[in-house]
This record gives sequence, C-alpha cells and structure tokens, in this order.
Amino acid sequence: MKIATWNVNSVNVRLEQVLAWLRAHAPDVLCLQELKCETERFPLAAVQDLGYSALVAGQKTYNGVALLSRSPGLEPLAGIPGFEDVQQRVIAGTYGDIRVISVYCPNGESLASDKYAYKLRWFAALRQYLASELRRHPRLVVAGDFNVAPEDRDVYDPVAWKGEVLCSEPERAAFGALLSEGLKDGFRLFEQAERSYSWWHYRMNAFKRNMGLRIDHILVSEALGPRCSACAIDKAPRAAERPSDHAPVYAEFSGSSSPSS
DNA sequence: ATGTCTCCTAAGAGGAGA
Repeated sequence: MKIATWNVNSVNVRLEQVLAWLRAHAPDVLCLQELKCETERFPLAAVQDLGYSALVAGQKTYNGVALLSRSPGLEPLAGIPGFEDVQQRVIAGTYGDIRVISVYCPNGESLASDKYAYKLRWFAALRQYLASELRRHPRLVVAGDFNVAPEDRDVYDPVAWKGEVLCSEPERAAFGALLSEGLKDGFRLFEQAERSYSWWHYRMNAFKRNMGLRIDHILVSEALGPRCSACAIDKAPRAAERPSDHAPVYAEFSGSSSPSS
C-alpha cells in the first residue's frame, strides 16, 4: 500500500498535475492540503475518471483537505473532535487495516502573531486526538503539511532560521509531542540524502538553489513501523510549470492486503 | 532583499495568507 501527501496550493490550479501524479505513481491513498475551494467545487469527476474516490473537507479561499483513494475511505471524519474550528484542516478515513489522517497544520505566520498562538493550541488538540485515535486504530498514518521543520538538518540555513516560525522550539516541541504518543517520522526510518526538503519558497529561485525546509511529513504508528518499507520525497512536481511550493511525500507499506484487491 | 503565488472583493488594484 502506497500512501502519499501533497500540499497542492489550490487543487483547481494544480488539477492537471495532481491527475498526472496519480497516473504516474498510482498511490492507494493521496492526502491533499490547501485545496482552496469549497467541497462543492472540488474536481470530483476528474479524479473519479481515474478510478479514485474522495473524502473532501473544503473551504473557500483558504485551507481545505482531502483523501483520494483507490477504494472508498471508511469511517470518514472531518476535523478534530471536540476542537471547534471553522478552518478545514483535518480529514480521516480507513483504508484496508490502516487509518489515515490528512492534516494541514497552521502556518503560524510569526512568533508574535495570534496565528502562532492558534498554531500551538491546534497542535495540543491534534495531540489529544491522535492519542485517542491510536487507541482505536493502532495502525495509523498521519500525513500532511505540518508547517514544522523538526530538526536543523531539515532546514537549508538553520542559523538564519533559528527561532523563526516553522523552526521555533515551541513548534518543534509540539511536533515532538505528537511523536511521543507513539508515532515515527517515516522519512527518518530510512537513509536519506542530506539537504532533503519538501517545501521551497516561490521567491529567490529557492528551489533551484535547494533553499528548502522539510515540513511535510508522514507519521507512522509504532504498530505499523515494521511494515513501512520506504519513504521518499518526489521533487519532480516542484520543477514543473506553475508548481505548488510543496513536493509530494510518499511511503510504502507491506504485509497488508490492498483494499482494492 | 517586501522578493512569488493564489484567491478574494469587486470592477481595478489591493489585501490576506503562505
């Protein structure tokens, strides 16, 4: 089973790229973030034409998350239970014996911003949710744009970014608290090239100069860890015309019957 | 280095968010 995540920065602007990626990589589940469209405006027919189902939690202009899958997701649930939020940032579904949650964590803007305080509150709520989900679904994958670079090696210039939003200690602690509930950073289960990133700023030719951050992650529960056989970032779509600022990340899992078989 | 991209309102640029 292949599970992937991609912040597409508008699903309608990026539709052809998403469809091409589905054709080329045939993931069993693709978690999407930053749809930037209402649920009714999600390009459902186009993904259905490729044989995909979709669970969508859309929102006008901002945010919005989805799960595309070769077999329909079971037990769909949008949002974080008990955390009232008009921002559509979370959607979950079950695929075979794996529970998958697509997350678009708040950016935070800057340490002085109200959005930063919201980000930390949001992470605390997500931690509580994941703790309870892990009890109900020991085989859990949480994939998405976490807007946190967990370590200095995930940052092209850790000195310049020290203490800045996406890299600050409270954010890293909040990300670490998710892992402490029983999740692993899938990317770090494997040997990886140095200077591996998932997001590059649109400005300054950042992608060409590999001035990036690794902020998109696939978290794998401890029960599922032994079945994770690969995790990688696909930089190719970031080099396309009119790219998203994020690259897809994907992980492979063995030992489970594919839900479509 | 205020750089780049997307989407909104609202009718032409400008602001918000990332």
